[in-house]
Amino acid sequence: MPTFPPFPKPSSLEAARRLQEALAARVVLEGDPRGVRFVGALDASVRRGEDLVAAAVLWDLEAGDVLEVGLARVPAGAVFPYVPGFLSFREAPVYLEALACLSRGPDLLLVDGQGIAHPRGLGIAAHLGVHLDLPSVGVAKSRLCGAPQGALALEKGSAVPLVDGARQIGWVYRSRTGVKPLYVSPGHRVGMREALEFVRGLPGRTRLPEPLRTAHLWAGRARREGVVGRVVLG
DNA sequence: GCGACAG
DNA sequence: ATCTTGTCGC
Repeated sequence: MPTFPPFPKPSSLEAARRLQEALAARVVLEGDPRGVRFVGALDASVRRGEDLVAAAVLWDLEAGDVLEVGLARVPAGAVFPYVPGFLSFREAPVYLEALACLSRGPDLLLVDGQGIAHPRGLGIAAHLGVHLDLPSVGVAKSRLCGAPQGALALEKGSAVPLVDGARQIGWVYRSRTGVKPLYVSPGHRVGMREALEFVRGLPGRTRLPEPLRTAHLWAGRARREGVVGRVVLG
């Protein structure tokens, strides 16, 4: 992925909050990912007080497999602390470096975290989408805000709206029968319904869609083995 | 004041 | 997020 805009680092949580509010106003909640071929799946791995490592998996939906993986590392001292509601300021910088390792940019970003299902409408998937002007979808393993509208069936594929008052901000989605649900929300340039359908169509036999599961495995391996750069596969 | 709180 | 072996269940 050739170039990308520098990621601003806020000097305070208040500055970060103002930036989120400004960028949230730019989020576009419409767009259909059908037809997308190259997905960029992002995940990070870190141990308390150590460097933050990330994996950007370039997944080819047509071939149904991973093409290559970008791996990057940011020194512990340069990493923004984890504060609920401000995850993007911690993880987005290393994600951008991991994406820069890829030989080409993806058509859409699939991020481990929230899209617009966020207190100020700018979860990490939405933030990255606006920053790079790319369609993006957030898939989180737990809830940040909002409430399920009704009971979620146990069967795989079932979903209920995730709502904040009368406003829908995402979906509570059961990817496999009996497992804990995922929280899916559109990031940027993707519609609410389309975000769910896109995730439903992703390959995978475990709770997490295969592209994200692959990114998770690579991020962990990269951190433990100290690998950085581009890994070309299929 | 008391919980909740992506990774 | 990570620390961790075996173990219960489909």
